[in-house]
Amino acid sequence: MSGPTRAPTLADVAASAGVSLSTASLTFSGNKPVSATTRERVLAAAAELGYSGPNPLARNLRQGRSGVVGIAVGQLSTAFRDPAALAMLDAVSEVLGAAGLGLLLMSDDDDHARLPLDAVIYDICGRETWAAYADLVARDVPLVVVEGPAWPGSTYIDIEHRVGSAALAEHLHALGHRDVATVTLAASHPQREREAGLRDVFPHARVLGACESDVAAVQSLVAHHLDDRGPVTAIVCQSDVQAAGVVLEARRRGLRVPEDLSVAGFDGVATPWLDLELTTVVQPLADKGHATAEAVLGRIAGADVSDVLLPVALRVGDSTAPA
Amino acid sequence: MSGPTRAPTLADVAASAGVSLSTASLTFSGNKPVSATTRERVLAAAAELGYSGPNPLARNLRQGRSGVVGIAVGQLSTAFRDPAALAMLDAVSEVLGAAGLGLLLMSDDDDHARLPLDAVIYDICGRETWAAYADLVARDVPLVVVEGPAWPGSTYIDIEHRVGSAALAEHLHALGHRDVATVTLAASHPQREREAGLRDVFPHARVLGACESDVAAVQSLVAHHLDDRGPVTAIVCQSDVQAAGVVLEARRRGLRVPEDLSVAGFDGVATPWLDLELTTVVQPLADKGHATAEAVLGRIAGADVSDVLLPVALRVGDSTAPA
DNA sequence: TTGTAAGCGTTATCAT
DNA sequence: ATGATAACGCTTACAA
Repeated sequence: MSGPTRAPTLADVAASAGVSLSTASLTFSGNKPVSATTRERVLAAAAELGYSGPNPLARNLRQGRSGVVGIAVGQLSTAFRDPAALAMLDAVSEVLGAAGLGLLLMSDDDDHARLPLDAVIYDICGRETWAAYADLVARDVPLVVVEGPAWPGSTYIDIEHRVGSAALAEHLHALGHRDVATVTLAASHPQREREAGLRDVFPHARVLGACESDVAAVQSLVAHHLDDRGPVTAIVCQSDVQAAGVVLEARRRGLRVPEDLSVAGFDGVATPWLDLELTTVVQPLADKGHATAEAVLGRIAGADVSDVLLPVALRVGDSTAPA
Repeated sequence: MSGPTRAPTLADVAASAGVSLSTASLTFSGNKPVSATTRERVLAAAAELGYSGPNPLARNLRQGRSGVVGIAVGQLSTAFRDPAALAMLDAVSEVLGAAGLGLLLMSDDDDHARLPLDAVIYDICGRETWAAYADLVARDVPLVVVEGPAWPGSTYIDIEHRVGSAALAEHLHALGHRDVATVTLAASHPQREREAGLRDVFPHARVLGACESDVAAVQSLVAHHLDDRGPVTAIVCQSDVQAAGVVLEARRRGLRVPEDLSVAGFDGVATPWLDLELTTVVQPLADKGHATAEAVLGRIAGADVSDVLLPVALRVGDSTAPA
């Protein structure tokens, strides 16, 4: 029979159905009405030829859009190890998916300049520079930054870091704590804001060190601090995962939480493998994701999009107690 | 002074540099040599006009490729809650990124038929049907299936489920266990294989129930089984996360692991928040990801790609002991 | 090494 | 409701 024939195109379908190219196009796009009988003929011809719908690549060029939104999250395995990041991602994906947009993961190092992106979400808390930034700006790709640097031209989604951190600090102060230490993130806007909030109440809070939101990382970080700790009675962390690591390491070293040591987190995610409820600052992760995605949609549509600042709430759990 | 001028194209650059369109193209693609002086002129013109490189959409259409590979992982937050999935994803992303390909997340429900995908990875263990499958086949999109159904036309990446499961079962048998129960995954190829391996040794192993790889889920699943358990002395799980959940729930109910109950997992991932090392079946997650990505590259290149079956290894930890 | 020209497969505009 | 036609911006034979 026939050799390796090329895939049928819309033109083939149109010809086979005896209609014009534009009518065939409208049959599939539905952008303008097409009579029922014509549609029948076109679809029949398509089925017969094995035409699987308009070529996305061609449509993309014509429309100037790819339907793909990039999301920069740094190293995948570390970024997504934190449930907070996943909750956010879920919300983003939900909104973008409903709009027919796909979500493309951008590692920090890769060269994504050649990929067709309609917009990019920058969600790498703890980084202040980004190789791809200049390129994206040059290409006029809308950029939505989550808790990152307030780069020119980008839309900015953030939460009330300082307010939440200060509320937590006040809670500890009210419990009688005076000697407080903190585990930090890498130098970044959220970290600076949160530390400022902490120092609003405890100006001399000691910094134990910085690490990612990773149980093992925080355990090794605080390991010796718990031995030769000075008079520290509470440790404030920048994520619930960090806080869980501190709790576990404290117990390993014979300290009871919260009796001997109060521990606080940030985020408000579930930690079912911990047998206590963390005192933490709950951030609206789903709202943050939705707001981010909505900002992306707005920017893609060319609308004026304003920055978003979301509130947080202190949640007192079982990991903090009187000093 | 000019109004909202449209973005410059390669043709503008070529004209401004006084060279032909093809020469300008070659300057950027490097696909054929261009004299140094010519390149200079082109790049200078590009810089002057603010040309940010060839339009990816146009190149995609011309080349018939988008540079985007889809990966179907089901619900994002649940899929990535398991560190095993992340390790795999990392390896995939590493190889594809090096090849200049982007990775697009495909939720199960969304309609991704309109997205330009060069290939798709199906990595949803525990699902046997997929709405998008027929469409991808119709569009001739290469499909690489990881531990999923052996769909016609797809390349198949898998591990030695049954062998590993049987080795684990023999380990338990050698420890004197005779009354074994198991926590399963949703009905699927891996689940069937692993259960077969278990029953090679314990034909009458009891099924406690199925759940995802989620600590909270498994805890509630096994909660009452640990109370009114018959003579069960060991529980075999289908992931280390499941196993961790069983350990925690067992302890919560006053059972010591491994003295009163042996618990085994699958995967071989780190569980730093558990104070014992799980006995488990270690699968080569990075290899699996690399093999998957390599298969994708091969399929995109139109090569003949063979299926891959990777070995696993029993690792005896502290969560199993004599019955 | 550089230029000419032919598409890639659509969608959108404008008539009819 | 349908048809003719012009882009969309680039890459790549092929020619010179």
